Amino acid sequence: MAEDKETREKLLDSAKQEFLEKGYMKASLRTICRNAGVTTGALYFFFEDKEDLLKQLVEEPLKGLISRVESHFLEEMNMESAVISISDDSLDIRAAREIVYFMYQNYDIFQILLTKSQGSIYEDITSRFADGIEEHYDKLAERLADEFGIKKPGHYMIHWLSHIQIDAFIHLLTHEQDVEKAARQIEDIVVYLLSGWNGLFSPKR
Amino acid sequence: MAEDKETREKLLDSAKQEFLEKGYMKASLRTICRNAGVTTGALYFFFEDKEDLLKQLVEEPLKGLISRVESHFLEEMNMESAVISISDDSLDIRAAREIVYFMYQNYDIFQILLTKSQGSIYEDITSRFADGIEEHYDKLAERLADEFGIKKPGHYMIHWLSHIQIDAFIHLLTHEQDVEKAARQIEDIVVYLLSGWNGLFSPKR
Amino acid sequence: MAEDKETREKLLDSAKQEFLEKGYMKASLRTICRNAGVTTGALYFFFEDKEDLLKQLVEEPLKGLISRVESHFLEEMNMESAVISISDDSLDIRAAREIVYFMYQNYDIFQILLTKSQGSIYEDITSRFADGIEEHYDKLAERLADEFGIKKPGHYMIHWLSHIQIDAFIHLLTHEQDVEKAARQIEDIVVYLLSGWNGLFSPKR
Amino acid sequence: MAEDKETREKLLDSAKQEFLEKGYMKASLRTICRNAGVTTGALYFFFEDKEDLLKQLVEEPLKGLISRVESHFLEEMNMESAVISISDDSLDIRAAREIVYFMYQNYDIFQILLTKSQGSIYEDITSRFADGIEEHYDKLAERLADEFGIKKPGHYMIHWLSHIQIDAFIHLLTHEQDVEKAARQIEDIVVYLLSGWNGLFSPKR
DNA sequence: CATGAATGAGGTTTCATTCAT
DNA sequence: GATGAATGAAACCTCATTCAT
Repeated sequence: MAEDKETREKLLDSAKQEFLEKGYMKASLRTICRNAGVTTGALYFFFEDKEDLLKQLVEEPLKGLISRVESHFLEEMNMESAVISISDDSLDIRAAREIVYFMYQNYDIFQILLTKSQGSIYEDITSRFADGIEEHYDKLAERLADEFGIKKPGHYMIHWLSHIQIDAFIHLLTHEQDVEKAARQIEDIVVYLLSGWNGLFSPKR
Repeated sequence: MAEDKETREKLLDSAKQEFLEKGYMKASLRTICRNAGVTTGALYFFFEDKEDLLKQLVEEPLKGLISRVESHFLEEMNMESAVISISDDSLDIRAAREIVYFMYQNYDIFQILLTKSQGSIYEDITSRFADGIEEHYDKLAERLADEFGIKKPGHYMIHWLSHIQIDAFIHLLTHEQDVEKAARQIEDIVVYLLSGWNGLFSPKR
Repeated sequence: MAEDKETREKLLDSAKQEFLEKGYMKASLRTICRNAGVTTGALYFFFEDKEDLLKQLVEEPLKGLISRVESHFLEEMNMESAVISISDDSLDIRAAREIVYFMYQNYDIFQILLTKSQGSIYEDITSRFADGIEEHYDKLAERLADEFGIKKPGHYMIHWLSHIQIDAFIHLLTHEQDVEKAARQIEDIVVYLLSGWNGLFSPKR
Repeated sequence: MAEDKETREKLLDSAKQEFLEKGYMKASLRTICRNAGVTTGALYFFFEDKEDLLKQLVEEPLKGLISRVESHFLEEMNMESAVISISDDSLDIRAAREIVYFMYQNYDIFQILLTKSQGSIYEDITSRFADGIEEHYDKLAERLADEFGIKKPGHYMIHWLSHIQIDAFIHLLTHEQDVEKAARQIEDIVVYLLSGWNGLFSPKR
């Protein structure tokens, strides 16, 4: 651990490590401080408490992710047709790839956020995310249902679809360490998801 | 809490409640014992430790689930063609419904197992399950690829598909309390998943 | 410290010592446990927390004091005349002596309760006591005012008189260690207070 | 909080507030500094430590009180007769009123000093005051005993009388916020106390 | 079978204080 | 004069576990 780094930075690094290893709940502030080569009191100079430590650790990447997702949704809503084409450089695939790249730039952070945050305020970040996405897909589904004169899929279905979309990213993060491979995988997944999505609006079934 | 129940039973009941409320990690053995109207020592007569308590609590339902899944897989492997037809009473839909019913009979247990077990040996039961399922789908994919003369989907894809299949059940459990509704939802989901699955083996894409 | 005493007793003894020395707030549970020759956990087996420790320590003597005071008030209210005679074995002097003896039997406890309880739920026990006593003196004053056709002393005056009465006992406890001497002193004080009290109801002033 | 006030002043103000709210012991220097808009280091430039902060805060008012009390005593000792007359503008009543006014001019400070100083060097200021006053009353008692050819009241009695005299002021401060009302109350109290005092030297009892 | 007592390590947090800059 | 960082000890409390009875 670099000796000349500033304490706050050292603490954040050490916290990242500890959260990653033990999860938020089992993570010990004492251990975090010890590994950072700093006393307990120092931690409480920079952070209000354990929760705040996690908050400050994930804050920026989380915001980055949210803004990327939102801007993608905006783009999607401004398309003429709600039908989503499936091609290698479709909007969705590009967006998915961008998000993957971003997540892998903050690999550890998102690992923590998405799989090690039980017991913290982020413990249901996945659900909260899903709720946000669901709203978007609900609107999209409405438009599509109109375009094709077909009944909208049920709420539950849309909620679930939102969920597996997020799970797709989580799964990637936990099973594929290489960014490039991950980016390739996400393409297949998006295609799979889009086919299913479009299938929901095909005339007969 | 029935006074004449045996201690072991009372402890298991109390543990179920506590694990459900606080999750495995935050669950307090003291609280479990207190709510069971029993002292700490009693717990340690029936159970080796905290982990063993959880183990014994989920053991049976878990075995039940596994055996049901396995027997379904066996059935599926014995079909003549690996192509899975999508109809209301298709093998898969019937199996899915059966599993849903079984899970809802042990609602609390599976809730704990699938969403409240972080920190215990079951914390990645989902992944372990997925690994088991993956094996099956891998074989299935091989057969399908042969039948259609098409390249098998990649390992990652198959793994992911296994995962979302499990996630589908988890999602159900956490978002739909009513069995009958859940059974109906799972049908739509299976259809969705099967379409996607079959799509992977359609000639061109 | 007797080795064969039971832990709870040893803890209470040690706590008494520590509270007496440092006051409730500065008292350290660690120190209490150490001096009792017991680990921290043991304390929490018998007591819920620091507050409960104090509570259990003072509970009985406090109840004893309250019941003695109340039964004295009852006696006083059942007298024919509200005029209080001042003689060596008057009701009040006997009551005061009884209370002194009782307090000195639990010398340390009342010392803690009355002068070392800042920061605890007993920190304004004096005021609470005064409020109770005030009620009694208010009734008494009403009767006296009627008897003599004189205006009742103001609320503030009665409240203050209640206060100094309690302070008298506190003062005793903190300045006179010998019971017998204390019992003698309280007599003079009661005489002094009663003269003042009676003076409030004398025709002209 | 005035921005242009000097740091020392701001700290003293903030400390006053904090001591008043939480008492000396529970008062947090961090909070004091934060509320003063100043860092910890600044505090330690002006004050040696927590104790010194309190000391400097109460210094002046305390001196003011002491000098007023002392000059009153001097006056009293220079009277021809040691008998204290009880009239509306008697020496004692005027002195008591003056002291009340002075204390209410520094209301917060005396509140702290007399009721919130446990844990500090002033925690037994009351007793120390009483000791000072006692000395005076002892002399007075001697003169009176001589004048009337009566035995002096015991030391304990004189000490206690000194105490309740101080307690009278404390009680005022904690139960009556309005100066004018307080000034009126103190008159009644002084009368009460003086009657008692004089009573101690009346021939028979 | 079960109790009740006790362990001991560890948890998060707060605090007054110091000191280089 | 004042900042901001850091110390280090101690605070209360909780926990899973053990064991004599």
